[in-house]
Amino acid sequence: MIEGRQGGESLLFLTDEQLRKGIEAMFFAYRGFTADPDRILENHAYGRAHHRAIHFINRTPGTTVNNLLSILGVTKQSLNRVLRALIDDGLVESRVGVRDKRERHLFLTDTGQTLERALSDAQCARMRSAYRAVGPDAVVGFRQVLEAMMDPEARTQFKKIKEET
Amino acid sequence: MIEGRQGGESLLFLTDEQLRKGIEAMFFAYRGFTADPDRILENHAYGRAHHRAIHFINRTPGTTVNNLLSILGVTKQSLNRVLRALIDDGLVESRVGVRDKRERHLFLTDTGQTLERALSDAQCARMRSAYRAVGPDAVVGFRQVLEAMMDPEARTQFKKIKEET
DNA sequence: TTGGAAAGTCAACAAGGCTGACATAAAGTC
DNA sequence: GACTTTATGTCAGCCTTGTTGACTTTCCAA
Repeated sequence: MIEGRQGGESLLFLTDEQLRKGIEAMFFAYRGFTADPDRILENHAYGRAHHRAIHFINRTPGTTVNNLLSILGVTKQSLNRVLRALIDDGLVESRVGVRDKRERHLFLTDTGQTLERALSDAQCARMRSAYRAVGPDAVVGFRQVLEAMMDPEARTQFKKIKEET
Repeated sequence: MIEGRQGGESLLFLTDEQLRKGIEAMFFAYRGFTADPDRILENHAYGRAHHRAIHFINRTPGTTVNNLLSILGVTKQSLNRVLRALIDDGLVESRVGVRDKRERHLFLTDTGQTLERALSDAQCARMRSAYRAVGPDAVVGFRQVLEAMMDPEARTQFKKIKEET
């Protein structure tokens, strides 16, 4: 009773139909969300996996492999394949840890940053135009729902990224 | 302090940092979004592709293969592999068209509906709890941003589904 | 000094995308 | 009636990106 405030009316946004529309909205929107970067990646013989690695290395430069692994939620074999390609192609630099020499700290090279820019420019452009179309209040709601949909560990990682800025 | 419009207009929600956080939120949220169904599908030796087919056949019973193809945005070879498995396993029924006998109309069988229920119950549960946690206004914003992020054709399809109810 | 953590690598496999080629049946057209 | 187009299905082969399992090297720390 406390929950939906408005008297007896309207938990309308919780009807089965509304929830299913939400599910479909996520599906279609995610396709749009990845469409622009995908087009760019094609020209570089890279895929979404490379994009994700590039994105998070850019966001937390110097991150270790293990840390990246837990953010991306894949196996090290999977990540390693992608990482090796990026390192071989000179987009990512892997520096041996100073304090702990077992660790590798990952950085984007200039070339890597250039690609990162191209990818994020494209993706941000769509985001920006969507944000602009709906206004700040909707954006706040958008972010709130997304955050509430995450697994708790993912939410923790999400909050951790760049909060140190 | 009033959220969006501090001082001179504040397009603060359009800063690079905000946009990147939005991108990351989509990434982490989508993982949560698919996590519950994925667990169920494992036990059935199905994947996300099967889930999507089941979902949209349930939403528009009697849909043709071609229509499903354009909703899912994959090739017929890809869809066919998935569809064949579902038909062979007795979850989907394919009926020859009455008006046009070239067409196949797709329906979920009782078994198919049972699995669909299990999948959507899991996914809706997460959706519902997220919606409930943030309230109706945030949900409206959420849906608005998602819709604005879609490609135009996807948006058209999105709106078409179930509007006839 | 030894156990265990971080990283890397090899091999094999599966899902689910893709392209290209080709087959069939039914509709539609001239 | 012959021809073309459409809807569907299927075979074969390829790619990306995920998985498991086994094994090595390096090196920190107790």
